[in-house]
Order: sequence, then structure tokens, then C-alpha cells
Amino acid sequence: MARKMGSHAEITGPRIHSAALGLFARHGYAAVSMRQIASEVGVQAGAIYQYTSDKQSLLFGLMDGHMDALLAAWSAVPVRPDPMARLRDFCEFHIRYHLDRPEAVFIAYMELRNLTPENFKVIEEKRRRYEASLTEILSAGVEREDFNLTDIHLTAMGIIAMLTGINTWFREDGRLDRRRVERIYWRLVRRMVTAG
Amino acid sequence: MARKMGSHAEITGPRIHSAALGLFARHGYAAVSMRQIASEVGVQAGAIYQYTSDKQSLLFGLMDGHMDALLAAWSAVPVRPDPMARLRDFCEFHIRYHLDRPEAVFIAYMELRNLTPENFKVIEEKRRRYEASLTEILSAGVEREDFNLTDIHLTAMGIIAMLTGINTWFREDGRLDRRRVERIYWRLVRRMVTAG
DNA sequence: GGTTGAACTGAACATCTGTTCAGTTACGGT
DNA sequence: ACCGTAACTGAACAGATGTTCAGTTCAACC
Repeated sequence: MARKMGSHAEITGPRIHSAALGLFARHGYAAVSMRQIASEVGVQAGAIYQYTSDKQSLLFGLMDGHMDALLAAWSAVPVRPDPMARLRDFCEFHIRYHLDRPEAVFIAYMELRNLTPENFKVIEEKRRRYEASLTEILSAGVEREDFNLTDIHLTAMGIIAMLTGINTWFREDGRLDRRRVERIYWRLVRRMVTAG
Repeated sequence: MARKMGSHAEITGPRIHSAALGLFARHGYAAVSMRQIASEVGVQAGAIYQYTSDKQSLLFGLMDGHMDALLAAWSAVPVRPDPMARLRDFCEFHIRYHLDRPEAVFIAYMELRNLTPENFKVIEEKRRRYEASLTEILSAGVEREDFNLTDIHLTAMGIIAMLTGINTWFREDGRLDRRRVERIYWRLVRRMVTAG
């Protein structure tokens, strides 16, 4: 069953996914038609169904792929035992990873309601696992008394919301570059977890 | 031109808006048809056009009304001169106001891309004004040296993202009630603005 | 050079879309 | 009792929707 063939056979599949990514991010899943996706790839609508069974599974594929890549990338970050250092790694990782993929991130947050219940559960569980990796850091820090927190879970939610929010306003040619944003946000997070 | 009339004349208009609010929040603007809205109100699709010229202006009306109400409600909060107290007022106001209107908040954040460019500008400007009211508090606190901040604008963005994020996970019957959430988040915000 | 088979077309499908509008209904004012 | 008029219906419009599928194309293999 190894894939054989055609010069464009290798290219059309990925191109459909990337066209869908861009269009879903710009206009929203419901507002984008299969014909729009197809025309962006330079193909007829029917051709898409050779790579995808459904419009729904096209969306799910994008979101699930994003979540898997996110979890894999975070797993690849070497674990430092010091909770403060680990928390810093998380913040920097999160900011960079999300700023590098604004479209996938946007879809992952905005199109949850367009997933079928079963697909939703899958994505939600992966998101939960990612968030859990942050609460584990916070727990470790609290246990060592490096962190001083009233509520670990709420702090985790607050941190993630704050960091992800960067994507809504950050512009590559804006007043501050990525590194500066990273540093400023890290200061904020560090303050959040340490007693004043 | 005072409105006269019909027992349901007084009721259908508002009912359309509230049906649209709920449906747009649940399924998204693009995924909701005029017929769905109408059937929720118990009316034919054509009847909606007696209260709204467009599907677009139905969305814009909801978002603009929400932003106006938000700005008005915040303006109604008495101004305390102490920046720390004022910041606390802002946080509590923001959390309460947003938790009270999850559907309108959801739409205001998610449906921006479905606005025409002109309508988008109007909403964006009102959001900017709301955010500016927070940066003003932070500026005042920095000037008095009550706050210690690396970047006022980024801090404001971080605070707002964190507070608004509550809406994504808060459940009225959850582990923590509103008051507790308010207090925990206020601690986080206070730490963010004061030197550690 | 003929055969295979994947990639793709183009038309068709049933249904849905936002919006309009000529009529019908029903009710307050006279 | 009748008028005026706002509210609403129901059908129609032109076009778009996701999806299917009988064909066509064309490069790779024997």
C-alpha cells in the first residue's frame, strides 16, 4: 500500500490542508466552502474528497494535527528539575510556538464549536493534557515552596490565557519584538507565582 | 412616529435579538440562518426584516450594543483616586460584567471577522477605549510609584486576556464561586503590578 | 505500446442561503 | 362598522451549499 505516483499527487493533499488552514482562520469554518478551498488549490471541489472524507474531518484533521504537534513539541523540551526554570521554559515555549502558528492556534480556539461531539472530546482531552503539564509545574513549585499560590488550577488558567492572548495583538513589525515580549511576559508570570 | 400597537409588536423585536444572541453564540454567525432565528421566535424568516435590514446589521447591533453597554457600565463605576483601588474595581467589574453576559462576550470576541470593515472599525474603536481605561489606571499607578511595570500596554493586554479567559472555563456550579474567583484573580493581578 | 489505476473533471443532486414582496391578518382609533 | 396601518405570511428569487459519481486524463509500469 505504499503510495506511488503522480507529480502532483504528492503536492495536492498538503496544499488542500494549508489552503483550508488559511481560509478557516480568515473567514471561519462555516463561512468557507469546499469550492473556495478547491479553487485556492487550483482544483475542482470534487477532488478534495480524494484526500478527505468530509468537510468536518478536514477541520478535525487540522485541529488534531495541531494539538499533536503542540504536545510533541512541548515533550521535546528538555525537563529542568527546578520548577522556576521549568515554568520559564513553558512560557517561552508557549509564546514562541503559538506566535509561529497563528492560523492553527486561531482555529484551535475558535472552531471548537464546529466539531462534532466525538471530535470535540478528542481535542478537548489533548488540550486538557497540555494544561495539565502546566499545573504539574505549578504543583512542583508549590511543594518546594518556590511558588506561593492560592489556587494552582486558576493560576494555570490565568497564565495560559495571558500568554495565548499575545496572538491577538502581536505584529511582527510592531513596537516590541518577540524576545522583548517574551521577557516582559515572563516577568509578569514570575510575579504571579511568587509572594509579594 | 411613536410606536403604537400590537401586543406582540412590543415583544418580537427584542425576541429576535435575544434569539440571534443565543444562536450566534452557540453555532457562530455564519452557521446560523435567518430561518433558524425566525423559527426560534416563532415567526417566518421574512418577519425579521421588519426589525433589521440585514443579517450583518443584526450581528453588528448585538456587538455594538454590547460594547456600548460595557463602556456605560464601567463609566458608572465611581472613580476612586487610588490606582490600586481603581485597578481592583476594574478587575472585579470586568469579571462580573463578563460572567453575567457570556453569550454577548463570546460573540464580541469571536465574530469580529464577520463584520464588514466599517462595522469592524466601530467595534474595534470601542474596544480600544475600554482597554485604554485600563492603561490609564496603570499609568497613574506607575506615576505614583504604586505600580512597578516594564511595559504598561503589555501589562494591560495581559490582565485583560487573563480576566476574559475566565469565561471559557467558569461554571456557576463549579468548584469555586464567583467571589472566590474574583479574589484569586485579584491577587494575581496585584502581584503583576507590584515589585517582587 | 498497451494496460493499469490514481488524480481529477464537470455535471448533477437535493437542499439551503439571504432577501424581497404582494397579500393577508388583526387590532387600535374613530 | 369601518379605516388605517403595522405585523406577519408564504411563496418566490437567484445563487450557493456539501457531496457523489460516471467519465476523462495521463504518467508509470510491463
